[in-house]
Amino acid sequence: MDRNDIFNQACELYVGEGIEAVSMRRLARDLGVTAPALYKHYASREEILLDVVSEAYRLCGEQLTGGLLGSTPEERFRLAGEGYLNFALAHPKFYEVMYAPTHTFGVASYPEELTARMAGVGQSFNDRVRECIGVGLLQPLDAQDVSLTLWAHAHGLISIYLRGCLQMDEAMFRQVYHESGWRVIHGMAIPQHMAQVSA
Amino acid sequence: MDRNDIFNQACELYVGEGIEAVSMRRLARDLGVTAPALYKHYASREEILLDVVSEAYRLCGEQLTGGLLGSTPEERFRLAGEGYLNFALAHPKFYEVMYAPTHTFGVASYPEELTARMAGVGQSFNDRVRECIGVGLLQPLDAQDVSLTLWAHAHGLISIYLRGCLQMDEAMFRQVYHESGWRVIHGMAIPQHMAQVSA
DNA sequence: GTCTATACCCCGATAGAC
DNA sequence: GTCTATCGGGGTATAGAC
Repeated sequence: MDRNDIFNQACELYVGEGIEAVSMRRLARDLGVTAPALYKHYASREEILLDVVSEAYRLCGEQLTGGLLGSTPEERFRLAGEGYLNFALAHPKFYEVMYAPTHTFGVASYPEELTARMAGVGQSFNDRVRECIGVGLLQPLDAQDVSLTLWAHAHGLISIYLRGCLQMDEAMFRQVYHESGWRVIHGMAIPQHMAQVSA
Repeated sequence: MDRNDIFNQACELYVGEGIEAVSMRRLARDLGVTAPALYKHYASREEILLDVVSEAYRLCGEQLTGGLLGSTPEERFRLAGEGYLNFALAHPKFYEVMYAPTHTFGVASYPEELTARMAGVGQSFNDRVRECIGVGLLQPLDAQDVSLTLWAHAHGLISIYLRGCLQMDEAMFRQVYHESGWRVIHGMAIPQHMAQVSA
C-alpha cells in the first residue's frame, strides 16, 4: 500500500459517497489497513483532500487541452465549450469540487498549486476567445471580459442542471446548453432598443 | 424558548460559521439549554436545516418582489437583475445554500415546499422577460429560454465571484456584473459571422 | 418543557511495540 | 510500515425524572 493507492481510493470514495465519506478510518478500512498506517504517506486528511481537488483541475484541463486539436479558431472555440460540458457531465463530482468553498476541505485558502491550475483553466478559454476576435468572428472587445461572460454562463447553466433544478435528461440538457450559448453569443435584445439596460 | 428562538439561532449560526456548526448541541449551548430540549420543538436536525434553506428562498423572493415597483417593463427587468445581485451580496451564505446539493442537509430530495419556492424565483425572472418581449425590447424568443440564459449567466458570475476566483472588491464586481450582463443581452459575435457556433 | 444520564455512532491524530 | 491502544473531541437521539 503506497501513497497512490490511498489517493485512488480517496477519489473513488469522494465520487461515490461525497467528501464527508473520505475519512482516515474509512479509507483505511477500504484499503485493508488501519488508520494510523495512512499517516506514513499523508500528513493529514486535509492533504488527501487537496490531492483530490487537484485531480479535478487536472481532468478539466485535460479536456480543454483536447480542444486544441481543432483546425480553426472557431472550431477550437467550439471544442473548448464542448470539452468543458463533457468534463462536467462525465465527472459531476469533480466539477462540483472545483467550485467548492475552501472551508469544505478545512483550509482557509487554497495552496498556490491549485490557484495556478484554476488560472490555467481560465486562460484556456481566454486564448480561444482572443483567437476568434483576431480573425473577426467576435467583436473587438477585451478578450478577458468576453471570456468571463462565457465562462459565467457555462458554469451557471451547468451548476443549475447538476443541482437538479432543470427537469430534463442529459441529452436534452446538451441541446439547451448549445442553444443558450447561441443566445449569449448572438444577443437577445432587438438592436437599437434597450440601450440603457444594465448600463 | 420556542421554535422561533431555535430557528433564529440556527440562521445566525449558519451565516456566521457554516452549516456544520448548526448542531443540536451547539444550538442548545448558545440558547442556554441542553440539547434534548430542542426535540420538543423540532423532530430532528434535518428539520431545522430545511427551515434555514427555506428562509434563503424567502429572502431572495422578497428582493425580487421589490423589483415589481418599477414603472416600465424595462425598469422592472433591470430591478429584478439588480435585486438578485443585491440579495447575493447582502446574504452570500443564504445565496450559497440555495444551490447546495441536497445531501448537504442529509436528505435525498427537497420537500415540495422548497421546490415550489425555487420555482417561484425562476417564475419571477420569467415574467420580467415576457414583458420585455411583449413591448419589443427583446427578440420574440421563448421567454422561458431567455430567462434561463439570463439566470445562468447571473448565477454563474455571482458564484464565481463568491467562490473568490475574481480578484476584485464588491464595487468593482457590481460593475463587472452590469457590463457582462450587457454583453449577454446584446451579443458578442459580429453579425453575419460565426453562424454555426454552438448550433 | 427542561433536565440528567446514557446509548451509540463518528472523527483526527499520536505513542510506542513489533 | 503496520499494528494496538489511546487521547480527546465531535455528533444524533431517546428514556425517564422533575
